[in-house]
Amino acid sequence: MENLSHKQQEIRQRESRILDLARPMIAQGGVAALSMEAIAHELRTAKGTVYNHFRNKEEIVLALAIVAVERRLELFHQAAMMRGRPRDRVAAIGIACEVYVNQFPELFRIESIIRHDSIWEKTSPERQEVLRTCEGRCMHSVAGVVRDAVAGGDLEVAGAHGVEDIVFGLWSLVFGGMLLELTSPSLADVGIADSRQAIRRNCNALLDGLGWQPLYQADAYQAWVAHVREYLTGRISQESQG
Amino acid sequence: MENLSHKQQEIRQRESRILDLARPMIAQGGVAALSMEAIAHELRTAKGTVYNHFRNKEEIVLALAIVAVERRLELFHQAAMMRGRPRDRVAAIGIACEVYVNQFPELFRIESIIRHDSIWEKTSPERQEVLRTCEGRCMHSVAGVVRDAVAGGDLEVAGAHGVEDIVFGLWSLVFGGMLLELTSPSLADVGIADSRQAIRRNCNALLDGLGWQPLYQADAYQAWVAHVREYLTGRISQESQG
DNA sequence: CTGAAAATTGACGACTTGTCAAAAGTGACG
DNA sequence: CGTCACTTTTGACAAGTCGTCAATTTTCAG
Repeated sequence: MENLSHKQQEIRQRESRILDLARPMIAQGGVAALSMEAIAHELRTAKGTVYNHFRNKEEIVLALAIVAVERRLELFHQAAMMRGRPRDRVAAIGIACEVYVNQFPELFRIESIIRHDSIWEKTSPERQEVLRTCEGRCMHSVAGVVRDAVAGGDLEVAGAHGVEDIVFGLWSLVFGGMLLELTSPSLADVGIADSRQAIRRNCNALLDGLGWQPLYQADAYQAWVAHVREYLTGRISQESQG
Repeated sequence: MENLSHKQQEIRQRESRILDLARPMIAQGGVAALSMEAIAHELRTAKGTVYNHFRNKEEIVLALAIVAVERRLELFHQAAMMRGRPRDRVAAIGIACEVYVNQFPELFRIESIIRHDSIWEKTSPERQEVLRTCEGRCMHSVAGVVRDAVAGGDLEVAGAHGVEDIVFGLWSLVFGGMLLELTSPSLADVGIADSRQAIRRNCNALLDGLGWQPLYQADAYQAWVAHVREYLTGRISQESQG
């Protein structure tokens, strides 16, 4: 019969079910709220079985982080492949970040948890490697657009400010900004009403400062943002249905 | 006698001793490595006594975060008060960030821990308020310099891009960049050799993009950085001696 | 049907955090 | 000096967690 297949399948399914169970737990209260016992209980299985899939609590977090970066990567790719001048395409990736955080806030949170403290150290090198390459591909995606800009003459990489530094700058700005938005209790008190808009504006200022042509143009940018956002969210809902 | 004073003093001293003991623990392995029992043991005291000072593990983290932001604020103030054009003074604050992270890496780490997950929620509103105002003062410090720039005609705050948004941008860029430097395992793999330099360059690009006069000028900037760094580190070593 | 290999189980050890009644210490006042 | 209210300290305790592992059950090829 399909007994072999049956058992194997059950095991494989369990793996993703564990992840599905873990996700909201972490989203709610961080790693501390992720309870192996609770997972085992909800799975109607013994604790040992869960440990059979993941050596660690931390390993689960890492596995989820990988899911997160995969999702992010998908969106990045779609954004980077849109038709337009390079500057439009970086902008699109920025919007992809926004869409990502809107659509999967828990995953964004998990991404920032995995970076932290002691969690990373307790995970297996193999899985670490997976995340690393996934992250690398994300940056590569952005770097490609930057290189296109250079190739097309829209941008000059001056002196020691290389392509990677620019990617790093955008990454810092967007990641930092969104992290602050997520975790800073005092943002509103300080006068940042719409942090997303602020991030977008600052990204444009950064690109302008680098001399990336064509420089920021409010109207065109607004229209483009709307277009990209619709395109990307459309794609998402399509996929989650399929 | 001074018996009353004696007891009171002992208690107050214990409070800071607890913090001193907690600091390296957290630095080493995050909140998980912070053990109330270990602290009590090292203090040669019962657990209950420690709980007499801090309701929570988390409360200790928050207390340390406040220390952290206070240190940061000191440096910001000194940097912001340096003599020079506003653009030089923002740059100085950027350097202050670097000095801060170099000098107190554990505190920077703690700052980013307190933001996280469930920790914040478990702390008392009173202490939360303290941190919030402290953070607010930091931003105020930067905002002051930006306003000076506007007042002096070096910078125009165009349209909806207000003073606060600029502060937020710099904050994102520096905070995000340093967090990535601290926690991203793949930075070197991706071609970011000197992340600090990258951050500085990106900050300058951002300011240039905002049209903040005088625009970036490599030589002058380098010299200024060296000067500020020396000034601030001198101040620090002075204080820790006194 | 059989028997080796794989998966599952759950009691267990070791360790936490946070509580709380009881014990010890403190100091003002007669 | 004695007493007595008040504060501080104590450490056993309840409740909970993680991760292990010998024993048990399940699987499945031959």
